[in-house]
Amino acid sequence: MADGNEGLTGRVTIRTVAADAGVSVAAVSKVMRNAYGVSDALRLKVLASIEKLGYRPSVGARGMRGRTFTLGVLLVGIDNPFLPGIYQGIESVTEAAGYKIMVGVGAARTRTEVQLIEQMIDNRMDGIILVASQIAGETLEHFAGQLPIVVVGHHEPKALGYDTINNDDQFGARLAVQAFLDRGYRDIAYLTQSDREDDFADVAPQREHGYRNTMTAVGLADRIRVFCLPTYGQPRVAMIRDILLSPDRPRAIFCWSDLDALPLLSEAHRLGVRIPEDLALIGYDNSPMAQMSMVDLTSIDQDGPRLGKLAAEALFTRISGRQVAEHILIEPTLIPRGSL
Amino acid sequence: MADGNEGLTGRVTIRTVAADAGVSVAAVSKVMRNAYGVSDALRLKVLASIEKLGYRPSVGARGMRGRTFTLGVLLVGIDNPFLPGIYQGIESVTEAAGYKIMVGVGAARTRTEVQLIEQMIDNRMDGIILVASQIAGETLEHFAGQLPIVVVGHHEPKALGYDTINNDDQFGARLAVQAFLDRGYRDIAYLTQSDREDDFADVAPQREHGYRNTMTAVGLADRIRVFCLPTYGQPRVAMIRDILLSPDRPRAIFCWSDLDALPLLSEAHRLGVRIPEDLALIGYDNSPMAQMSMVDLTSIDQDGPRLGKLAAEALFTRISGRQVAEHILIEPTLIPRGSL
DNA sequence: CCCGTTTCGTGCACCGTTCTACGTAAATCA
DNA sequence: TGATTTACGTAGAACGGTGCACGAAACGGG
Repeated sequence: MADGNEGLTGRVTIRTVAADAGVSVAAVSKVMRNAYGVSDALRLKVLASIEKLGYRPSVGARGMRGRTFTLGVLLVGIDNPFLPGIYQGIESVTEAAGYKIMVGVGAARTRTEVQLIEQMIDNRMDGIILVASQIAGETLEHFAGQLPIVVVGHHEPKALGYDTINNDDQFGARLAVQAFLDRGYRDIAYLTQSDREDDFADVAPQREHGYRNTMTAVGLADRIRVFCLPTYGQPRVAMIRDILLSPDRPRAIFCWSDLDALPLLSEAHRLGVRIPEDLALIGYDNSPMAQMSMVDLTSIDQDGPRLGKLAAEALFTRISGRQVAEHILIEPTLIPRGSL
Repeated sequence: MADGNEGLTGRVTIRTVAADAGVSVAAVSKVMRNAYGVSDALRLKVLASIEKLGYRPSVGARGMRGRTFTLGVLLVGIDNPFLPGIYQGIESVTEAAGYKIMVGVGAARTRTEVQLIEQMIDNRMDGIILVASQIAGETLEHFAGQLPIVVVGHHEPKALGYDTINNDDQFGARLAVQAFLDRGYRDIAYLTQSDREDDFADVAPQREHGYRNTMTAVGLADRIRVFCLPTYGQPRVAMIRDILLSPDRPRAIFCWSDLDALPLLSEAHRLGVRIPEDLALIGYDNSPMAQMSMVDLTSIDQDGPRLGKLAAEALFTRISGRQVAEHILIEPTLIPRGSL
């Protein structure tokens, strides 16, 4: 009884278990990691003690030498409609593999995001998945030297140190423009967000590029028009109104995200601009709200669950030692609804 | 050069810093925690080395003896409209205090939530905030013995080991019913969610209680009607239709959350049931979508940021040693819009 | 000038794991 | 039967910090 656990705290450690089971600390450790060289008899004894005492290994201590079996997931925000799908996809894979997830919420601020990554490294996560982060490629390359990284929603096809999983945003834009063209619209504008630094790797510029290319390819280069919206603040609504009330309001608008398509739709409704009779609309992300009948917004679907699944799988192969970078692009689809 | 950091790994540890600054390991540790007994000269030297080498302490190692300066936040899900506000409130306080946050996503499954709490304990978080968790009171009491806990969105006013921060859901329900009554509606029903175990501590039953009480108080006990909706699955839409197409459809419905009010609104719109001429509606949480003009949903606002702020503050005082439980209730407000 | 106080800085024993030897007994082979 | 392998279990040194106990200056009062 005076053996093994001399600590006064109630906390049950690997030593408590070892003492209770009458084996060495190393033996318990082996059982926990189901490592090689442990007999069934021993395993049973240890497992019984673990169960009895309710032992749980400390991730911190564990991380000092071995793995933590924990992955970090960095999300842009918490209110973005395309995150739940991706998260679910990630979780489905990691859960099956017995890994835990810790989430960081970046709030779309680069500084916060960097801090969160550092925090995840400090916590010895075995790897991290960055979702729609704004962090520059070189910064990522720097972090990638310290732990496996997979990036979702940020195009960096030349990156060497980390993987990228994306939907083909340029193709998605083409789908949207093409859908407009098929219905006879020609005066098609693009609505994007202006606050984010203008990194071509971001999804919004990618979609803009796809928009411009497609317009040019069909001989409508002179009709190209791009509107910018700030992420927050009062000017947002005012600018939306400007667009809607302008005498040369476009006939159709492709929005970089439902996040901006929905407020646009709302203002249009408020001002009596009919959708799609006066203005046709396509969004991106196919968020749950888009399918509500009073919204009925056509949108591009990225298949978030699949993106998340691929990201998690890539991360695992990287953790297992893969060194060469992998860059996956999947095809988005258009979900037609009443807004065009 | 052969001093201090003999490890081959590039990782810079507290020893690396100590060697570089020409001081003891303990001195560096003191500077990091700005503990007592360190001169300005020493501090400056150490700080310079830390800056130069880019040293970051390992949270895991740190947690083995001292604090981790990290808080865990457990969220029900990622798609719930009332979470962003709360999270933001929490963050505003913790950031100022130099604490980091790790988020766990519970997906509204009790088992997952328990696992996440255990994981946070394993990671030696200094304390945790549970948002709208479904975990039973006694389980919480058990965990509260291991680390400071504050619960938001779960009523447990008798709890001894942890704090609760809530909006007064019964009062919120009263606001809603009263608003209906003021406009002459008398045939008022309540829509709740059925999947969650029927714990009276949950917000939905609290609101139901408030609804029933108010109806009874004004002599409308015989008009009380409660509809239940499953959280997921196809039956949801079918059940919503049943409600809307039933010959004795209520004249007004108070929905436990915008989460269900929105789909209801959508189906109503699809079926040609006019809002509010045929059916008046009030939701809960005042989510961003509620204010869209094509939605225009009256909703109860809980002031998420304030809830989050109070929760974080309570957690800090508890971490600082407070033992006696604190149970705060704030008053929600009704945001009137076109749906009634 | 001596002796109690502070003020600083250091050495060292932890914290709870993993992991690399290494020892021993059983099993296999010649 | 003796020599080798194989299977199992153990000691003990990391890992990267914290915090206590202690010694050495510096201070200051009688």
